[in-house]
Amino acid sequence: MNALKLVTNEQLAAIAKAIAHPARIQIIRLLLSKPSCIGGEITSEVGLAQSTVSEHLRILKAAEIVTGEIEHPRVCYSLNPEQLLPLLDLLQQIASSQVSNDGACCNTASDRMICK
Amino acid sequence: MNALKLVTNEQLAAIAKAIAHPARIQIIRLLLSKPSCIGGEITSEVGLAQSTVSEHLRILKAAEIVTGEIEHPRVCYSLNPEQLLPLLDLLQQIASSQVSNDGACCNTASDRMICK
DNA sequence: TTCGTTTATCGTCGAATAACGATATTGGTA
DNA sequence: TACCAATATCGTTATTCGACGATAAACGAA
Repeated sequence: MNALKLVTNEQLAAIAKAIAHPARIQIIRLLLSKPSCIGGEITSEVGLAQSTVSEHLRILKAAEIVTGEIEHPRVCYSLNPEQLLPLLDLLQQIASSQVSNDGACCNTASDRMICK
Repeated sequence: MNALKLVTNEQLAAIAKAIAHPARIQIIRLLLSKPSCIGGEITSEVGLAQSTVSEHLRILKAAEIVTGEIEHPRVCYSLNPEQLLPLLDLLQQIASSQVSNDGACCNTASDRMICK
């Protein structure tokens, strides 16, 4: 039921990397908070130089986490949630896993051969 | 109900950054696939130099995504799912959001003032 | 056609990342 | 105490990242 196995470590790392910057998280949250897509508001909101914000947007677009539709001088950006699903799957899997080591490591008999 | 607002962009980015590498994804998946914690198996499994893997483990431990319990010469690593919850929250929020732009950008009347 | 506004790209620089081998550290065992 | 195995740290090197200002590109409007 879960397609996670088919996703490579590289792909998952690439998704994580694309969002692994405060400015890009901010952009994502911005797009999440507005029902509409925003044009160059992002630049002023983020507070970095226009070229820097453009570069962050380029990274998000390259990862297909964000899409941009040109509307003459402006560009309307929107989130593309599908692209984040593989990472979401992994995190859900981790969160739902009973890690079975509440402070006690390798205490079950079957694990002894490995860890002790 | 959602503590996401209290999490800074920096914190979310730091979590993403900690897992933003194929080797670290691999380690996480390895820890997820084994009910027990593993010692230096990780090193051989990842296929990089011991010092490199140790560095990746250090990064994961620094981000508190992984914990290590020393067991004599070896160290038993385990996942710490709680640390990933803020990022999971964000991704869930994105996934559940109706992005309301199925190809048509800024077409609702209230958004026109912004995007066109 | 020329102008003005918005976004993208370029070039540069300093800082951070990732990899490695070599070495240090740790702590049980002989 | 001296040794051994596993892990951590150090020092180096090449690459990538992130930021900026300057400039280019796109395109509607005048």
